[in-house]
Amino acid sequence: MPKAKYEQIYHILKDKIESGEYPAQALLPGEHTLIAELDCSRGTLRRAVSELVREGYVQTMQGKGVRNIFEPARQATFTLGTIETFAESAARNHWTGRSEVLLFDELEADEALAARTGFAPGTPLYYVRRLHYLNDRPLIMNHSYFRQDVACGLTRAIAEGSIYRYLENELHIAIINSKRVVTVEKITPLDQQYLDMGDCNCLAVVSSQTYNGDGVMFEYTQSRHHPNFFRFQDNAVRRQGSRAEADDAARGA
Amino acid sequence: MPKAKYEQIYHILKDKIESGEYPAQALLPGEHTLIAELDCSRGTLRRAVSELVREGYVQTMQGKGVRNIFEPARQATFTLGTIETFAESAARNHWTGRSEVLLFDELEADEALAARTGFAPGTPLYYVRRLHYLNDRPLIMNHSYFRQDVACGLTRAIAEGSIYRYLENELHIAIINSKRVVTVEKITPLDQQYLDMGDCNCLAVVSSQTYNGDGVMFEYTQSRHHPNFFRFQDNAVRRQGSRAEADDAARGA
DNA sequence: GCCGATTTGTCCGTATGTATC
DNA sequence: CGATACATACGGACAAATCGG
Repeated sequence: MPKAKYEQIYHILKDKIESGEYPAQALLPGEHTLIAELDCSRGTLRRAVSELVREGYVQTMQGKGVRNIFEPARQATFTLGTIETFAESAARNHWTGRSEVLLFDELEADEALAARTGFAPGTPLYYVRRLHYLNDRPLIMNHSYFRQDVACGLTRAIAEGSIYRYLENELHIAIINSKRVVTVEKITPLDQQYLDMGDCNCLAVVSSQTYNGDGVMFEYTQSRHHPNFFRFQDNAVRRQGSRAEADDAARGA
Repeated sequence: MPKAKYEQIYHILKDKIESGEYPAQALLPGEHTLIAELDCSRGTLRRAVSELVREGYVQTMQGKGVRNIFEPARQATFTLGTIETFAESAARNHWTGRSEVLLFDELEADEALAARTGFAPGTPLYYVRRLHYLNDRPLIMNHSYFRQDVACGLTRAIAEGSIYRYLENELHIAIINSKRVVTVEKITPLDQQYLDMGDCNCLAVVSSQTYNGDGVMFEYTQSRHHPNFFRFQDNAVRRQGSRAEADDAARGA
């Protein structure tokens, strides 16, 4: 249970929407009503609502109200606003997942690697290559690079378990944010060798750069997903002052 | 120029960050300093900063400050937080784009189409199939369905131009938000026939449901992109109370 | 077409909590 | 411990959009 009041109110509203307490396509009670019901300030309520807007649960319209546009069949089954990950897919489908460390190494970033990852050339790194199984099918391969001066003491044994638990609980590294890019790439011989690709010759690639509390990008991971086990959800909200031309562009038209 | 003050301040800070006025990896001036400089309230400044956090320009840390984590090479070339679209790709690479309407039709949603799009079975729809060229290479195919009772009067001639300009300027429809899902799919014979796929047998698919001001989902579009011309950027921000386990999950570990 | 009631959007000032150093 | 910085919460005021009479 989150302690921040706006998070509590966000969850209360979200639950009411998901449970059907507010009729679909209808307007929610007005702000002052909700403020009285939930016993909070206007700013707190508005912060909770804005999060629901971002997630595509409601839409707000000045002068009209807040409309419930939640769709159970399409939204209830998975988390909004993030890439559906290995663990989430597994949990949602009641599947069993396991991981395997294929390679653990120490190396220095050469020019090519530096350009791809964003590390400075010559940076000492750990390299971890991991394979993730879903129901015993190898479907995701991760290539991770960690700065040795931040993730110091990382070993293959740790990588067999949870690297992030080690970084946070043992080294007390604060993980702040992670920049990610999703692309689609042709498979490589390495993908071919390890992943159960069937007759697909492309896969979904998530490249992420992770930062600690000192602003240091200490991790670069490239996660290569079988197409059938990749899904990304998003909700684009229209900006107040935009025009039709901008919308055409924003939709690829 | 946006009229809202928090948007102005957001752009001022963004420009200063992009132009290198604030040193990379360093902390920005404290809130009270910026408030004095920019002549605004604390809430207004914080709203601007929170947007920069969402876009991966800065990271905030309670008790420490706001750190600049902008990376010119990786962020300056394209817009953050959205799918890089046809028009954006074209503009960024100084390429020429054109579109072609392959098919314009009126139909009713059958069970299969209803399940895929989210329209109720039996809903009268317009169907528009469009092909987008980049430098004379056909790279994106769009399948769009519009509710006839909302987008009434849509014709093939309008679709040859800008559908959204018609919806907004002629019909005065308010476009509020758009739920999108990104997946990777095998190519179909239709893709094969029209798109310049080379030896790729998969493509990036963006499915979007667009809502108007009455909360009506009036458009469903499936946009099928050549892998080489698709890119999605995102920034995952850590929630205050989360743990290592959650992070592992959020990163697919 | 105008006017007033309602509703959301923006902005401000202030007080208090909490993490860091 | 105190000083500093960000995080949360509140209440008030006005602006802007919508809708009905």
